[in-house]
Amino acid sequence: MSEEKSLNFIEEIIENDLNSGKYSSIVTRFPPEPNGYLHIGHASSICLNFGLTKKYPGYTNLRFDDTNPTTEETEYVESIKEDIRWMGFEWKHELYASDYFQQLYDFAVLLIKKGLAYVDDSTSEAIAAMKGTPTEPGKDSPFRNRSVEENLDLFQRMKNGEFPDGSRTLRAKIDMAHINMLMRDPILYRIKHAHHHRTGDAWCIYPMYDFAHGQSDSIENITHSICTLEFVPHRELYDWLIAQLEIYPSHQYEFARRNINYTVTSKRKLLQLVNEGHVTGWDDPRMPTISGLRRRGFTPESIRDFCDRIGVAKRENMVDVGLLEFCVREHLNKVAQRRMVVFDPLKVVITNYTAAEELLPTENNPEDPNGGTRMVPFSAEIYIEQDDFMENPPKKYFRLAPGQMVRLKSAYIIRCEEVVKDADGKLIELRCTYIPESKSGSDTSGINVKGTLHWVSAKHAVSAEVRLYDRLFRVEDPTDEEGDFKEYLNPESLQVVNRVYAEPDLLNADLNSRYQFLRKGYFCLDKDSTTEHLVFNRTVTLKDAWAKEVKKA
RNA sequence: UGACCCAUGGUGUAACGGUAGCACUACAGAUUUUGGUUCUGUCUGUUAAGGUUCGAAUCCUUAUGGGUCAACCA
Repeated sequence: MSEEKSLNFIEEIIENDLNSGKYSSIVTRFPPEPNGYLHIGHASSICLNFGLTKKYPGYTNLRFDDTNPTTEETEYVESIKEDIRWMGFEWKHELYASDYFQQLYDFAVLLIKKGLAYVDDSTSEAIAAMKGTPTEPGKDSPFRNRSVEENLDLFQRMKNGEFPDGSRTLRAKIDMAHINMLMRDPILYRIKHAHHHRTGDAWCIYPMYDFAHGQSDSIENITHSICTLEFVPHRELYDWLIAQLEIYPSHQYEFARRNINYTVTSKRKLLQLVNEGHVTGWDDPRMPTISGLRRRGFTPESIRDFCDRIGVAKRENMVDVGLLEFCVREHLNKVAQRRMVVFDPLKVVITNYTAAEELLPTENNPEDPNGGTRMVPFSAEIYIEQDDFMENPPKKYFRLAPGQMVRLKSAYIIRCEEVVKDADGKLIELRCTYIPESKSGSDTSGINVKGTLHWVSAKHAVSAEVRLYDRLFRVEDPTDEEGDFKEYLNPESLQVVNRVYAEPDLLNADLNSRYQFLRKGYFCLDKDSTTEHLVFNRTVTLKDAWAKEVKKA
């Protein structure tokens, strides 16, 4: 216990509550609305809420905030559950705000009986007009002073389906001049003759967020109800309802949502990208959704690490996506199997290599002592990257050039003897010689070369498709720019390389495999892959010091 | 022209009246059969002005800047 990690402000509150004896254990909840897929911003909330009850005694519920039947679907429920589990967390109870519809209705009746709620026949527009503005008070609704009996009767008839959608609402009776707009007789219930994904057609009135969330927290005895900053003004109403209803006092705490640059994390905007075909779906590997990141090859460990590093606070923020990339590189470096794949082939003929072929051992992961080795076929005709040869190289170029030597990873040192071109002067192949004594593991040549290249034996190579991803947007904050955010999509966010040349071991890849294609980046198999047609996604590139050097020049 | 929330390097986050630290980024170097990894070093910060105090990033005041609030969404 010598080195204490500093606490975030929510952990401080919890430790105080635990130390003061206010609670002996805590209960948190993760409350998604099932109207979209979870994204990286939710990951922060998931790590926070579930992480808290891993650290302190207590548990976390999963509660779907399903009070709006017109936007919610079972498909989303399933994806949310899958994503949370994939992130490595398990909830204590799987709950739904809709489980409490009867209880919530009873709460509303109680409020009416206490003279604290009334049925309003005003139209949506009229209510908005009477609401006032942040600087001017609102006006009382003409229906505000109905008798308890009339309200009770009307509310029951609302429930019974006697009135059409939008014709009436149930409102709390607080104060139309309140400085907090949310306290100006907020709507508690509205009529929606809509089919609910769980309760079916049992109800035609549905509670609003403010009349469902806090009450659900209370019913579940949530001790620390954590949400984002935009709900700060709701807290006053949250507390008011709990006080008037005299139910278990849950407490709401707010933290700043995490924003990440070069992407958007708004379900509405993400839905647009999906619906308008800018991406292939919620799990498009370019999407900041958890399912997209998963398909892209991110690991739960790396996402949890990221959430841990960006922390929890109350100030506005814009996290650099570079940190997310750092986290996934750090994890993948430790666990990814190394393989060799040539993207843009240049044929190399080794003129003095007389054997038909041989199998060369190579380590699966130099970072993992228990990673083992595999055999890679070598022969007189191999492919290297076009990039790894230059006829007229600059000073610090360590790769192949006429007369220069380079090591082939896990194989031999070769020297470029001859450059073969076609009639148009286009580079066709390189003719090289190899140094037999330079074989990896038993090198007696005494030759030291600066560069080591990845390669693949031409006749053993298997072909594959590779999908290279870049940031979805060209600008850091698409939401902050002029015009529609979609104008700032990065047209080069996806680059497909139809045919790359891979070492044959890659035929064994499965969806759980994580690879580092040497000197290329981290890759994983895509779900579109078949035995006949391998497809790999690039999760993230490797850091590239040479690219930087080239840029400088 | 109201209320509320917030303000620490380029980014994120610590320091709870007593030496402004950590991570990412950037840069420089060492190592390296991945121009990867690893290691070492360097740069850059308390929004401003007053006040309280022996001492202020921290407490107070004012200003400035940013965010939120006027959906029958959550």
